[in-house]
Amino acid sequence: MGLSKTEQFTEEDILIARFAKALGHPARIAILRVLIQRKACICGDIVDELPLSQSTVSQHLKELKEAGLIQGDIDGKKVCYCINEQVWRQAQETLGVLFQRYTSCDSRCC
Amino acid sequence: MGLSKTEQFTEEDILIARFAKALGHPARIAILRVLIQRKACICGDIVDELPLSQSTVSQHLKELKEAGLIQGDIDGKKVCYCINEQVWRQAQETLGVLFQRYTSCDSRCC
DNA sequence: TTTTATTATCGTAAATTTACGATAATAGTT
DNA sequence: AACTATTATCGTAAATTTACGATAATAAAA
Repeated sequence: MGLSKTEQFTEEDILIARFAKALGHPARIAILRVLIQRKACICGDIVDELPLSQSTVSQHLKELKEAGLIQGDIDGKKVCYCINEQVWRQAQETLGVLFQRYTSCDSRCC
Repeated sequence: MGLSKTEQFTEEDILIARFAKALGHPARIAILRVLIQRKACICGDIVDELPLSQSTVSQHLKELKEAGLIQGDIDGKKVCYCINEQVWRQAQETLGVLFQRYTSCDSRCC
């Protein structure tokens, strides 16, 4: 059907999946990389860095914003995006915990 | 169009996105959680733990397998899934590096 | 105020995802 | 050999995603 039965799962799992889903496209990783590299936030010249049209980049920015990972502040004619530090740390934490929860049983299966 | 222009992005970014995408659904997080909790691998009674049909769970398992995060070994009538330790660590590493690359500039934007 | 630049949104098309039931495929069991 | 249990796959439907061009919306500049 296309959308998940989100009600049936843990809040935690839904949150992790939401963060992961936002990271689930190369363009969005590339966008985040640009935002991280410049340390300060930059505006829509992210578009110039990506091999995608302006509208498509805008859509990706929207998804990252909806996941909370970035924020955009209007600065005159332009819009300034940057990592949302707090949410970023939350994503780092929740995903990190998931990964660490697997403490090497012997790699053989069964 | 539905699919990404994967050619245009970094191998690294594509890899990260692939891992993240696989983690981008609560059901798949739940599956991984089951596999982690039991430490050893278990079979399709994952189905009993999830609020989804057998075929749907099978589909999610397939996606996790295609991302390399899990592996499934046939054991007679049943199939035994478990975390693929090596790939798991790789995902942990690549995602971890991305997250750590952001070292708190002052949270204010612009 | 008209123009220009920047960004978001709308409309659209094609591919993918999610979900399920039904059915195959496989391997033990009887 | 027939049956049963387990899992994968097929077929299908609906929602979502990805992508783009075209157009709005906004604000600075001329």
